[in-house]
Amino acid sequence: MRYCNYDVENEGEIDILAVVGPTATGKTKLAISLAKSLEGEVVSADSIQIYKDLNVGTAKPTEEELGGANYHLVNFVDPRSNSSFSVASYVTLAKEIIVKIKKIERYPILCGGTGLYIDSLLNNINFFENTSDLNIRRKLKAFLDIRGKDYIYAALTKIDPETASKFHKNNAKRTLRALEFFAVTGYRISDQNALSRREKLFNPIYVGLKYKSKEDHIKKINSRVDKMFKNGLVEEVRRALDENYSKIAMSAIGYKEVVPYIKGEKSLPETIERVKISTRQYAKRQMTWFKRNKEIKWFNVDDYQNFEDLVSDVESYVKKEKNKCKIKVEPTVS
RNA sequence: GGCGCCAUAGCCAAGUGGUAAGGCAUGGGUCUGCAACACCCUGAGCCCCAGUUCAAAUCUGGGUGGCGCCU
Repeated sequence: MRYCNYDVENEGEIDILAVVGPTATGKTKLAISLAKSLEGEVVSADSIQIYKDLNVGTAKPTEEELGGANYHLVNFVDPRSNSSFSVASYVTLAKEIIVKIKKIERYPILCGGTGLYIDSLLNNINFFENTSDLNIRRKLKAFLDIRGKDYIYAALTKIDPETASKFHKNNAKRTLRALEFFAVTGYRISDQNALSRREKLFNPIYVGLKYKSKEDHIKKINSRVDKMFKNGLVEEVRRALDENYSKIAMSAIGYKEVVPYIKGEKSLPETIERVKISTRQYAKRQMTWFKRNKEIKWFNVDDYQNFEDLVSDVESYVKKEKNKCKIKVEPTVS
């Protein structure tokens, strides 16, 4: 059951629409349309579109596509910088912008496919600041290299069994991060988790976009990837390589697969296929993530002949949901 | 037409007498701290037939299919 911001008790709560779903389903396009018809502004929830200069491979909206709509949290991190961006930074920034959007009485529309960012933001998770330290990280990494995954996992199990139990012992990356967090802050991640739940801040309406037909989704993904190559993905990656983009930026789909091609280790057709496969796998992981959220109202994009019909269906769904709040609460307000 | 080589899961592939490695893909999943990340789980009885043998994907013969070379 959703609370409502018309309730005087919850004055601070912010109505927000979240457009979620796997990649290549038209989330961006839908969000922009809704921003226009619902007098809103879009806030991106995408861990890669935050980077400047990663354009071809990331399917960011172009000026034309935006058609004047405001689209936040895109293109603001320099991919050349190694300063670590994470959920914590994202949540801080997104919250700031959303509050601003609310102040000017426009409707915030969150749009993106990074489930971790979306959930952390909308559940108003509280993160610690300054929780990483490159030196400590390096030392822990050395430990991993010398003693192995099992050893560091055992170490984590000793100091923070709760966090350790959340992932498999082979997941060295998560193990290292948890150890680093402890070494830097003196807190266990599980402590932080316990402290992180704050009062409710958002009233989200979740709209999910997906394909009913897997084949159609694959077709869409493939043609998007083909288009990226036509639009100069290889050139963009070459530049990324020359300018030494950060490891995280280079781990983006479309970038990591093209690097071996530029180095002459893979053929072009092979590379294109690889990017398509990665994208499909990504879409699948996204779906796995979003499936857990039972509040999402799913729309099959392949149920619609034309985009306008989808937009108007989503629109009426959103309006209906907003009204539910009013009706439910109004009597208690008076 | 002749000679040679090959045939193992959707693909690549190891195994050459003792009961089918591995990788990729696929499907399912985990995840509030690098998340377009990282990680977990997931399959065949070996082209067909006949034979040798206690035992055959492995040896023999035949067939079928593919590749190469020769006339």
